[in-house]
Parts: sequence; C-alpha cells; structure tokens
Amino acid sequence: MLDDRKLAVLRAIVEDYVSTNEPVGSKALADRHNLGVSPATIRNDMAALEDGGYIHQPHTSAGRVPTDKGYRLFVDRLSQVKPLSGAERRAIETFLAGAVDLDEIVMRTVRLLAQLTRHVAVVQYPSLTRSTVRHVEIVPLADTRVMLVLITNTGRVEQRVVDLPQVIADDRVSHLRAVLNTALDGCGLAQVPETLAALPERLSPEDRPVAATILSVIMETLVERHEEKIVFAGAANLAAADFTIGLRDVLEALEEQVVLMRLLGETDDLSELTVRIGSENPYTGLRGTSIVAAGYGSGDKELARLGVLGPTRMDYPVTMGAVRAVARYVGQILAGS
Amino acid sequence: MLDDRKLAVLRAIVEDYVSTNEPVGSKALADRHNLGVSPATIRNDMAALEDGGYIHQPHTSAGRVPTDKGYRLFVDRLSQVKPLSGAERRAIETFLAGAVDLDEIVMRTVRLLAQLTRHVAVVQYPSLTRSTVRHVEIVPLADTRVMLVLITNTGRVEQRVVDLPQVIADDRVSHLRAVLNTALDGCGLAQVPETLAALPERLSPEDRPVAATILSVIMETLVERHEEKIVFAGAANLAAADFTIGLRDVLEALEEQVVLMRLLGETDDLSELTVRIGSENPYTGLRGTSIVAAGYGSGDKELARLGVLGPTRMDYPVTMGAVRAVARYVGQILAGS
DNA sequence: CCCTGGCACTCTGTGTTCCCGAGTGCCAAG
DNA sequence: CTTGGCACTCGGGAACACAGAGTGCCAGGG
Repeated sequence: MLDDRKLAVLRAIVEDYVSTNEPVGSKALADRHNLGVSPATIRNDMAALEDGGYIHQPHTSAGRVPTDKGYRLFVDRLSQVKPLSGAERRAIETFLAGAVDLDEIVMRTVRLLAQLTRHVAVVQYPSLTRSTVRHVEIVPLADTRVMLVLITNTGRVEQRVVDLPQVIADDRVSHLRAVLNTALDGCGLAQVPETLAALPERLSPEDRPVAATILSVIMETLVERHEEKIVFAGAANLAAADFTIGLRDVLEALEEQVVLMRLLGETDDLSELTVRIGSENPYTGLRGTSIVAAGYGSGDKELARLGVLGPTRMDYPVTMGAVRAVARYVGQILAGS
Repeated sequence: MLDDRKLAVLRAIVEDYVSTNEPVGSKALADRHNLGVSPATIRNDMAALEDGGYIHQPHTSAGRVPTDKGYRLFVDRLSQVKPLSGAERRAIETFLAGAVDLDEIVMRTVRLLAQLTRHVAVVQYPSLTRSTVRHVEIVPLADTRVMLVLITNTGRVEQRVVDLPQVIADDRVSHLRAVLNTALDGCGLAQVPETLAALPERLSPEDRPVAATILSVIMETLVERHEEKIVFAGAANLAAADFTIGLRDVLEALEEQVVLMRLLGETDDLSELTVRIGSENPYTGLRGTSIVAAGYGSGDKELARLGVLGPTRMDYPVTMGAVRAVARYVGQILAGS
C-alpha cells in the first residue's frame, strides 16, 4: 500500500512542514524536491497517505500537514539521527567539564540541552535507587537531635534532621557512624533496607533505641526520595514557537514533577531514544508537543533520564542527535567524577 | 494640584482597570463608585491626571489606563496592604510546616507563593554570607581525594570534592575534622576566612599541605557561592494573563539568575516591601511587569529575599499582603528548624 | 469658582461583502 | 501508471460601513 515513492513524499512533507510551518501543497513539493514526478501524481500519493491517516488537510483547499501517525512513521523509518558537528561536541564537553558538583552538572546539562535544541529541556537527577552509598555522616546538633547526611557515589547528598528518643553521647555517635559506614559502604541503595535490617544485632543494647530511630529514618528517606527531583530550562523557547495554543497547559505540566517523570518514561535499553509524539503522550495538556528522551548513566547502568519537549513539528533527526549526545557526555562526566 | 477627589478618581481608575482589564471611562466610573459628582466633572479630573502623567488613553476615544507613575502613586499613597484571611494564614502555616529540609522549604514556599498570588513566584535561597557554620565534614573518597561537606544553621549543605597534594591517613582526617569543627562551629560565614587564616599554626607540620589545600577550597567555595541560587514557579500564570506581548522576554529573564537577583533587589529594612513597577525595572524585557519583593530571615537578620512578578496591572494590595505574609512565615519556619 | 448637562467629534472594533489565489479531486488521454 | 487540464472549494485579506463608547469644550446655574 505504501510504496517507496509515497514514503518519499511523506518524508518531503514532514521536512518541508517542519522548516516552513505551513501546510505544504503538491506543487511546492514537486518544485523543491526532485521526486521525478508531476504534481498530479504527488496528489494521488497524498490522497493515499491521507487515507492511511499519515497526513491531513486543515481545510478543503489547503496543503497537507503530517499527523502524529505521519511523524511516527517518519521517525521510525524515514529518518536517521543526525550526529552533532565536531564543534558542537567539543563545546558540550568543555561546558559540562567545568561543573564542580552534582547540582552544577545537572544545571549545566539542562541549560545546554535547551540551548542546543531550542526546546524545553528536562533533566532528572541521578536516581537514588541505582546509586551506591559512599558515606553516611551523623552530625550532632543538640542533645537529642542529629543531622543525617547520606553521600552517594554520584556526589548526591541527602540530608535529614532526626529527633532522637533519648540523649546520645558523642562517642556513641562516632561508634554508630563507624558501624553504619562499615555496613553500608559501597552498598547499592536498593539493598540498603535489607542490610540495615540485619544490623541492630551488632550494636550494644543501650544504643539500640537510638539506632532504631536513625535506621528507620534512613529507610524512610530512601523510600520517600524515590520520587525524584527534576529540573527544566528553556521555557522561553516555547513562546518562540508560534505556539499560542495550550501554552498555559504546557507550562503547568512542566511544573508538575509527576507529569515530567511520566513523560521521560522508561526504557530498558540505555542507548535507546524514546520519542513520544503528540497524542501518544500520557498527559492531556501535552497534545501538540513531542518528547524526545534518553537515559543516561555512568558505565552501563541507567541512572536517570533526560530529554526535551517541543512542538510536534520539531526537527526530529537533529533533536534526537542532540539528546543522545548530551546523554552520553553527562554519563561520561558522572563516571569520571 | 491633585486634590482629594482627583486622587479618589485615580484610585477608582486603578481598581477598575485591575479588575476589568479594560480602559475605564468617565461614565463607568461615576456609575460604579459613588464619587458624588457627574461624569463631566470626572472628565475634568481625568484631564488633570493625564496632564500629570498618571493616566493615559490608548486612543483618542478610549477610556483611561493608569501609567506606571499612576500605579506608583496608588501603591505609595492610595492603597494599604491587604492582610490575608485567617483561613489563608492557617493554610500557609500547615503547608510550610510539613517541609523536612531546606530544599523542600524553598520549594514549598515558591509554589505556595505562586498559587496564592496567581503570579510567578521567585525565592532566593538563604544567603551563605549571613548563615553560621554548624558542622564541617571531611569524607575520604580515595587516597588523595576527600569530599568536603559544609552544613549551615539554616540546614543548607554545601559540598565539594577536593584533590589533595598527598596521601592522607584516616586518623589525620579525623584530627583535621576535629580541629576545623572546633574552630568554625557557630562562626558566621563572613568571619570564616579570618578564622581559617589563623588556623595552620595549630596543626602538626605533616598535615599542613593537606590542610592548606582544604582551607583554600573552603574559602573559595564560600566566595564563589556568593552568587546565590534562585528558584521560581508559577510560570503558567503568565500565560493566563492576556499577556501576549513579551512573554518570551519574561521567560528568558526568569531563567537568568543574575537578572532575578537584581529584580529582588535589596533593602535594609527587613519588614519593608519593595515594589518595582513596569519601567522602574532594571531589566528591559520586563517593562510591562511589576515585582513585589520582601526580605525574609530568621530573627532580625535578613537571610534572603522572595517575591512575585506579574503584569503591571496586578492587584497590589492583595499581592503585597501575600508576599509579606509568606516572607514572615518562612522566617519563622527557618528560625524554628 | 466649580459643577453640570448638552453637543459635536473622533476613534476603535466588528460585521459584511467581495475577490484572489492556492490547492484540490477528478477525468480523459498518452 | 502518469500526466495535463479543468472546475470547484475555501480561507484570508482588503474595502467599507456603522454603531458605540468616550472625549473635549462650552455655556448656564448654584
């Protein structure tokens, strides 16, 4: 049903529409791309494509516009990811390398991605569940109060103030700190709960109430923080696109962590790019936008995800190239730090 | 030149324009407010106000709209801050009290403020320069690598990875940690540099190179982090206002930390509200918007600032009330934690 | 001296009509 | 299967008229 020429026509329609933002007609197509056939023939193909639901005409006498289904076909079969130029790569590398801590890495990444793609960039903080514990610190604040600081191998720091059931002496704190660190060092956060559960036996009876409190707080923190932190940047790019419709909805969605989480989605394969086009989207306010996302991680583990959100009529090959490249570089930076 | 009635007319114009978003004419004024005079009289007053530059008519035969100067007069002399309702106060209190750490306090504050005012809220993180050190932690990561964690009395945590010039043994780290904490505990961050400068003498010779490195990093961090962190929320509210013009500029400004810093401004008096109206604004892209900001702090020291940004035609009394209330409550929460 | 009603005037915004042009679908011929 | 031709449709812009809101000014009255 869809022969090669029809596919070529669809590709041409997508490319033209993306660059001009105007419905594209058969004549313009014949002029701009040398498809080797006349406008009339193209019209027939277009009719077929429209029957298949790949393109659509806004009004009876207007050109054609790709549908979500059309973009989907384009992304899956008609395009290939466009790699970045050497200059762009070097720019990314030096820009990211200048970051001194995790916050700054994430901040720079999200800005970089926004600037590179001219869309809204979204970056999820490296996940706790896949990090490993590097250090647990217990800081006495008052007689019955300590601050718990948890440092992960990605440099992330989690902190929590804990009220204790009884007064605890400084040397007991040191002891507890030592025990905890021995037990938890290098331990994946997913395994922390089990490890902790077996721990109380090793402690002297007098420490147990305090230890129990602290342990429960650690576990609580880990579970609770499952809900990840996400940042975005480049909202100004939304206003640039002639994007009058739904801008409010889009901005609202961007401020909902939960929605963003679901947008970035999940994949098993780290190197895979996830593309969600228009109505494929889980969130109602985001029809009309597409998401290109990828996982990033140090080594082979996926730590978290990042991506961009833009109008459905975005330049997919370029955007996908940028997202993939940034994801890789962030992974490298994280692995190296 | 501006008698009481003219001022009353100006107030009425501002109030009507804010609520209807349409230029307001003499007849409508006479109907809606009982000023006790006829439209013709009001017209005369309006002419005077226009001469003074307080109002302005978009077209020859349209109603009047307040100018920035008009709003300024309104804010300074014709309005009084409207306190929040009891229900709102309780809502704020419980909402903020649920926060567990500094990040969450700031996050909740900015969202709360955005929701309360229906504008874009901007909150600056509590300033390092006015905080005091609660604890310094040195965590060995590798033979020649440690992580430095600085905890302040507001619960803020600063972290930094440091490469050392030589291998350092664990007991030396403990010693250094102890010395540093004794020297720095409770010390205002502004005084840290001097305190640190006097420190090396107390250390054994073998520790000095390592200590020097660490100290210089601490100082560097303190200086560098002078540049503050700022978050915003509620950008969706911008799209709601029929704010087609300059939305892009506004969004861009919001993502520029530096611009935001300057927007929030500075005041000596902690309880004072700062209002910047339209063109009074230091940033070109933000004509057409007004900023209402206030300082917040625990006790009597101003730690940082927060505020909202909205269209020039905002409801100043209500907005100012909300900003002031939130600033106070955040101060209380910070003092209590 | 200030307020008021009246009046002529000036706009903007809206609705209507009209027309052009781009683009289509279909058909018959190559 | 492709192509050129042709009639048709429809959106968008230009021209136009018009109603309504609002103004400025002036002369009269308290």
